[in-house]
Amino acid sequence: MGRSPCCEKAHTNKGAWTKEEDQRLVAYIKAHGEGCWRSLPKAAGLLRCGKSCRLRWINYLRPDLKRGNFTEEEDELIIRFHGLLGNKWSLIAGRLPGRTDNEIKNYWNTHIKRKLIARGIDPKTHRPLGVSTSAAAASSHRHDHLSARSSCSPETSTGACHSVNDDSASAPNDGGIDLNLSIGPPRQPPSPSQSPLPTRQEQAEATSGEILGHANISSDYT
DNA sequence: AACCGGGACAACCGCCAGATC
DNA sequence: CGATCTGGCGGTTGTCCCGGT
Repeated sequence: MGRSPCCEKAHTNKGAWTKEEDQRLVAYIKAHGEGCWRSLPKAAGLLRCGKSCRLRWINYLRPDLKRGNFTEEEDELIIRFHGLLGNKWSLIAGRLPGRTDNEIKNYWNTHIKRKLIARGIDPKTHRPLGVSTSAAAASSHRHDHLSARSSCSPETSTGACHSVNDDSASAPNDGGIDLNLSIGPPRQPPSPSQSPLPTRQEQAEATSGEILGHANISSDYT
């Protein structure tokens, strides 16, 4: 049976955030910093789940967010990183300053998928369409999210549907993706020096760093 | 002018892994 | 050392908006 819910849903708001809620959240974080998300809603006077507050802050209220349209350069970077990392949106976002994983994920599903298909590239495998399992990917619609889940079968339900190593090892990259990336080092997490042991994120970053290193990446992207 | 379908995006859900007790 | 808690991630859904008919 699982875990208890992260919050008491009966007493929390859901749906779109109001301006007042945004203001409360921003004011609280400005005053106290990002702390315990679980207790934050109560402390800030918000009838929201802590996870919801975190998401709202990370994706929309953080002051360093870029927002606005993606540039062509960002498009290409996302495509290349996706070819290397698979659906590791947080890792991809970590290399695009001012962009969030959610934003990139949405952008991928709505824009880039179709762009790749138009180019004749399978957005899932980054191979030319028609070479491998292109049929499912050919339909760039909401329902191919569902079919995409087939890469995450229950038998392999580790949550890591796209193992980074598997993804790179199975080399989706040779299907027309130029791997000569020009990027800089990944963004540092807010307080990296405080944890002596690598976090999951840091380990993943390191792994991706290896991959990117193998891909002959220069570091002139800032 | 009204209706419909698709696109775009914000937000939620469930799961996982690390941290803490 | 196991159980529980918490933060984070990726997938999915809900809803609004816009263009076409």
